[in-house]
Amino acid sequence: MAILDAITVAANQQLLEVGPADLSVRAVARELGMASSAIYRYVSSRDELLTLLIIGAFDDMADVVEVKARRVADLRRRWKAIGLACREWALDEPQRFALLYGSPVAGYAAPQDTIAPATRIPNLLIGILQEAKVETTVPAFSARVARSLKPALSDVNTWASLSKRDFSDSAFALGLMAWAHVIGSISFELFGHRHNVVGDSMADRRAYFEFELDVLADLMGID
Amino acid sequence: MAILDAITVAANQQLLEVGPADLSVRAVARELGMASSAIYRYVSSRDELLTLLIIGAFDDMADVVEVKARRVADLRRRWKAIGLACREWALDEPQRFALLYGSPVAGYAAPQDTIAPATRIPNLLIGILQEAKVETTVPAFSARVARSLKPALSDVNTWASLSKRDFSDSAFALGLMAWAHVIGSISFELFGHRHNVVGDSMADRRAYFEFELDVLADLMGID
DNA sequence: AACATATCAAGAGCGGTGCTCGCATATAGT
DNA sequence: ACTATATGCGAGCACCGCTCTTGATATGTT
Repeated sequence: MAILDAITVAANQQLLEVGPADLSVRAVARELGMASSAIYRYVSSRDELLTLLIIGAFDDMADVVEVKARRVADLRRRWKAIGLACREWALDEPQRFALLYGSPVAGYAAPQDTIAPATRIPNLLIGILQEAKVETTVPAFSARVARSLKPALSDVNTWASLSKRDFSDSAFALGLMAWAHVIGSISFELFGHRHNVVGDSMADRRAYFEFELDVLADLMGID
Repeated sequence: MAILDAITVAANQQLLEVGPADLSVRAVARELGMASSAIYRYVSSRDELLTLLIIGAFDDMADVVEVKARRVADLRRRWKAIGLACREWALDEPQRFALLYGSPVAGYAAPQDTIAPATRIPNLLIGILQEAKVETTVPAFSARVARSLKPALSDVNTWASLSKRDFSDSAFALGLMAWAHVIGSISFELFGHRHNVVGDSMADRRAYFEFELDVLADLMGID
């Protein structure tokens, strides 16, 4: 399916200059020198093309984050490496990041094929909680909260590489918070919600982000 | 300018059914029973219309959050009331929330007029830090981080209702984190990034969100 | 070799979009 | 009464996603 590859490559190239909402099938066709109607031989709709791009973006992002994480043994440093790698990827490809974590297009519902690649990076975090055997307890972590996390916790318990779970439920809840925060903070920075808050030099923004990663590590109880 | 009002009302009504990216000037004109070209007498472009909607949404959201916050004296409970009110507004008007905190449209740059209404809710949080006289210190809060927050801190120091600032720099940094987290968590929930994580009942999602608010309150050191 | 079939690409066309421009009308000011 | 300004309309341009018909090419079968 070399042509489908060419289509996604051209589409991703278009995402370097334009946001997901403005991605045009016709422009992709022009880039490839073929009629726009020909595209629909390989992709049933614009939404399906977007889904392919989403999966590819999740995988690309996870690829680069994974190799950077694997290089770091120390758990706290590994956590920070993951967060910084996420931010770096997002700054490199802001439109693809928006494709993943921005507002979903129209009535678009993420198909099942996207959830596996989407969980690759969070799984790295779970690995850290596991290695660190985090047993944090938090006053606010009531039985009610534990029950609300039941689907995720049962997922984790049957996770392939987890023979026995070595971290507490509340540690998982905090890990979930930390992950949401990483993405939320990157979105804030990328979408311009910190213009008059954090200094606009690259160094300033990175310093504040790293501060957040440290606070989150403390919160999770990663040595 | 009653007609301009009618336009924004019709546009907001359209946002009940469709996302910001699909908002159509022609549809607004149809709704109002006039030619689409007539709209441009009152609004120079679709982007300018979106800007008006953004400002209105920031203000509407801040209005409802402010009245709910004012009713609560206890600082921790007030903080939670603010967070819950934000989430409630977002669930009520998801498309308008996406307009505010989702990925920005095209090459859209937020004009100066939006920053004042956008800071109203964060200012409520600053008020809490002030009343609580939070003096938290955090190991990760280095001089480097303090420097990165210089623009915001000098803003706060010259803030109208603040004769003397009674909270520490690091408390401000944590408050900023907390605010970003509230928006990030709501976005996560609204944009479908927690489908197989937190239970999909309304009660479950609210319970987890409230847990987050408690953790953040602890983090900030709000009694 | 001749025929049948499946694969791919092209083009025209439909209904939608943002936006501009020329023209008409209505209202207001002098 | 005359002018100036404000307001609306309709046609039209270039673009969009998508469908359908047509035609060319390749592949496989007898």
